Amino acid sequence: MFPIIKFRCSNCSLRKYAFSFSSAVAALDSTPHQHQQQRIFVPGVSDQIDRFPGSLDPRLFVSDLKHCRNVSQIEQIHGRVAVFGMLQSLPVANKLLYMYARYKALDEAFAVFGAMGERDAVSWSVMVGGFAKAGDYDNCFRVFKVIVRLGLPLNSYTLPFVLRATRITSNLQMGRALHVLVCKSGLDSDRFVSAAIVDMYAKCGDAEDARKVFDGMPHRDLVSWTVMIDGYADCGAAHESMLLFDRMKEEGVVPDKVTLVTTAYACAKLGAMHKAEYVHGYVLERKFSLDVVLGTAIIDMYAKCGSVRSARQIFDTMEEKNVVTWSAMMSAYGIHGHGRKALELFPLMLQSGILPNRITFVSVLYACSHAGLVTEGKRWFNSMREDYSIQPDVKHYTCMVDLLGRAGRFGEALELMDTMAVEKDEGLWGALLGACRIHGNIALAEKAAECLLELQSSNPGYYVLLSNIYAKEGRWGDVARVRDLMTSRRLKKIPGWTWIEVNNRIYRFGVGDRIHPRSEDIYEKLRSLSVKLELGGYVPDTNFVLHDVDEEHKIEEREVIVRDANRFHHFKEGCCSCGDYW
DNA sequence: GTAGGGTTAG
Repeated sequence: MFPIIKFRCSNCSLRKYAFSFSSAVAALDSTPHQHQQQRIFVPGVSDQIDRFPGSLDPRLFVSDLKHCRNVSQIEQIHGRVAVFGMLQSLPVANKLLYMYARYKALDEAFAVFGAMGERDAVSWSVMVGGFAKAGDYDNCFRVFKVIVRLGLPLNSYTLPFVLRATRITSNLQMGRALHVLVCKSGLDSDRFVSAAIVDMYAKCGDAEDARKVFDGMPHRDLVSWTVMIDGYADCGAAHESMLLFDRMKEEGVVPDKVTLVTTAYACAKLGAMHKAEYVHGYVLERKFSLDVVLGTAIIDMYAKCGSVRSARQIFDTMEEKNVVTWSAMMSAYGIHGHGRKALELFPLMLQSGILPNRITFVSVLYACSHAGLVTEGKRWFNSMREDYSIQPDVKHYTCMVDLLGRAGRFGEALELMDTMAVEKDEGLWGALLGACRIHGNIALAEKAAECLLELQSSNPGYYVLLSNIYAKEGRWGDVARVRDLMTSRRLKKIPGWTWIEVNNRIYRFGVGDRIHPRSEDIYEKLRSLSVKLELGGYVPDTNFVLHDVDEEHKIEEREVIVRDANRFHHFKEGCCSCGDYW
């Protein structure tokens, strides 16, 4: 006899075999409870079914489908299912749909779906979910609209997929409409549905509505907390993420790895070192193993909070590293201006059997540009195409224009831009404009600015940059023109804020503000530093504010770590790690 | 017996 079902205990060596479905159920029931029972249906068993006339059971086909690992295997079982008339069984037909969708054979899934005489809620959900998971959001919406048009009851399995689709396509309007639908159908009390709504609002940039839904949830589970923490971080409110992390723990919800990854991500966005140590401390305290995702998140967190050394320590202790881990570490060196160290990692990555991807090369080229490694940057740019068959996208070109532009090699930068086959975006023109500002290349700045303004950018930073370039030349008419353009496009200059962490507290200040109770003392200290600087023979260059800091700390003999909008600067003994390549 | 959520690098 050929056993059709096996049982295995995952804790001990117990094995049992059954030769028919009914005896299998009996065997399972007689297994002592302390054993971890695992049912294993022998793959291919439905093929043997004619040898067991009494055991034609839909469950055998379901289990066979479950074991399929590719589309051709599914097609094979599909054939048998058809031969035995098992498509009449909804569980079998639904499982078939699900498996086709799972292995992205959406056409096949659709064909089965169309041929089914009877469809239940599961059939519809599987189609909606299948399209959503495959990234085919148009079809996902299409199927959902049919459900609504047919007046079928909405359920809590379908809606999260549709919400996910609106979230990824950033379709806030559709999201709001779905929210109304959810409330009408009374599904807003379902934790899957409501967490999906929170996620949808946050990922569409509406943190406020996300929080409202979150606060109104009757049952907040770990996932909903995680979604809200992540949502705040994505909306640029990482401070709220950290507050929420604490509140979650206060309410007795225990974070898992995913929550910690998300919190680390939020902390990276916040850039506060003591918070980074707090998150890492929690990971150590709760003895979470540093798997590849959590470890990588912590590397990035430490790097973005200012400690490339801690990032490297984590990197070195990680057993498993993937391409994201290596790219994160290279990026860490890049943002700290340690270009050579980033490049040193590349051959080590190859040695460990990991191949680079397009993002790895963004990290590599970024590292080159911020360390002024022109020759190396050009070499890697060629290598990515020739040795790894990765075609550069606009981000790679931006790094190259940045690299060449900072080095004042405008001819080469323009030549590269002329030959590029991908569409130029505002980031690329912005990089060129930034380089023009550094080298005072007004003619080229005008050209870059023209293209930039044509793209109707909503980033006020570019307008301000251009206006400053004109102002420096005394071209006040042009300054006014750019400012008018900003007004007509309803853009406002975002005020510059600086954060400083002193004794575990974060202080925020803007130009000339006097909010701090000891602001008199602070300004007095600044005045005395200015005097010291002047005595030291320093003449500040008002276009390049960071040079002030450079000299300042030579006077104070301290190591200063400063983060600007892009990267970190380590000032030590009068020099900056960026080598003035910022 | 068939369908479900949150996570890392630019």
